[in-house]
Amino acid sequence: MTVEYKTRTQVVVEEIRKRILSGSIKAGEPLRQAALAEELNVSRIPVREALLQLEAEGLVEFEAHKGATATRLSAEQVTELFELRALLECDLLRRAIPLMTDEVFKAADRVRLKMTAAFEKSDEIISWSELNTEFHLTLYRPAGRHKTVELVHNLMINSDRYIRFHLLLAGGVTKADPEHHALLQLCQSKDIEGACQLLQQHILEAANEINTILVRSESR
Amino acid sequence: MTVEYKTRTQVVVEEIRKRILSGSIKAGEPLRQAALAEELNVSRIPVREALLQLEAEGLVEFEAHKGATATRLSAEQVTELFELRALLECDLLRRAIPLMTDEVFKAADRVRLKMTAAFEKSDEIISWSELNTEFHLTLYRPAGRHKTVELVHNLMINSDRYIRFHLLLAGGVTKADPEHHALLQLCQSKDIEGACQLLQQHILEAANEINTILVRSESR
DNA sequence: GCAGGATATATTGTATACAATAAATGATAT
DNA sequence: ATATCATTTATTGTATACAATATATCCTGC
Repeated sequence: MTVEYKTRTQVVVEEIRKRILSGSIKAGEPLRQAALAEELNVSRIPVREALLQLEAEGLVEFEAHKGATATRLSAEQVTELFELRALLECDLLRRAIPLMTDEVFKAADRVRLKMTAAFEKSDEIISWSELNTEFHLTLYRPAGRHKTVELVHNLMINSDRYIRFHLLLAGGVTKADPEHHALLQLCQSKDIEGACQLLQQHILEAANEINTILVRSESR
Repeated sequence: MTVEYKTRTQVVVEEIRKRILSGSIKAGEPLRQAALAEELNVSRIPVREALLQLEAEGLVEFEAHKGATATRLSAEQVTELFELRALLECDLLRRAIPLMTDEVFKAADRVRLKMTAAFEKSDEIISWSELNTEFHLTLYRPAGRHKTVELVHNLMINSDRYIRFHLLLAGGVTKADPEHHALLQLCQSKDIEGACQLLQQHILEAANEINTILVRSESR
């Protein structure tokens, strides 16, 4: 087991990210450096550096002399985010399928099972989300496109806040597992077109349902 | 004219970015915080923050306790970068063409003319590069996909260092202008498929030529 | 009461100082 | 001579202190 020494900045990054994704820090909420620093028992320097990193991830917006806020995306922007994912993930999957080994299928299925287990304990939506991300990434990694995978990973993190709506309000979780199962089957039988089509549909359908929820709440 | 007040960190970001893109800081070169701070007459804090931002841009790699280096990409990674651009830029162009107004064509053509002017003064490769970026972005912006455009912009910045090879060694500039002209024509006649195909070719061909140069220099 | 401006307050931006880590150097034993 | 460990040096990471900016409050005149 590696020692995994972490710098304070990294710890702060993870903590703030967790808070934003879990909704404990809401979109648009200002992130005061001093307050966070005191709460996390560090100076403002690591907090600032963490906020900068989170800005790069897209979770935080930083304005000079005015401070940082948790990013708030419009319904339109969320749609763009998901459509971008659809484009990139389909490209990755297309490239990955011919290179998938049995190990990949096994690993993906293990993650899928963990996911259904996490679903039972209904309070573990966050870990379900993480597993969902891991499931998809497992399928993409064989493409060998390191940078693209990382980019998609980041887009997924940015989607996560909104996916929670989908899971809670539109019953996304119940639909997810059969679709994941089918996706795996298609990958295994090397049906590239079928798999990509299902994946695209999987992503865009979620986007649609999230969009209707967001539009409703925006006009409110 | 806006006052455009800049924070020290921002100034440092721009300076270091310029140095990396111009080649004055070479790929793989370590970036010592103290040295940069002294040279730029600031403390290490804005230098650190600048390096973090540049890491997010992909121009710098940061390793805890070991310091930052200018990113060095393998031939394979450069190929991935350009193929990613091809995918995203074609998608943007496809969405943009139906929404392009006359103003867009005029603006794009103005940029194109500036580009040929910059080409005359052969030492202005950097500004040629900036104009090239601007030309393409002008065509993409009507798509209204703010996030995607920004992402592509970043990918272009990352390509710039390598595009310089293409321009200098493979005569990329002479080919560029006719292709840009043709691209504009196709956009104007709303020939989506033709325009996208030309654009893809435009990007992937550059990628190929850069790749051969890089592979040669890697095996050396 | 309200507009405009001066003052005070909160908050961010940056310099300096110190702590922690990693790399380089040198000493010791085999 | 070489490998191993202790010590030094270089460099990064973080806390504290101060400066600059933006926001809020209060005053003044009308």
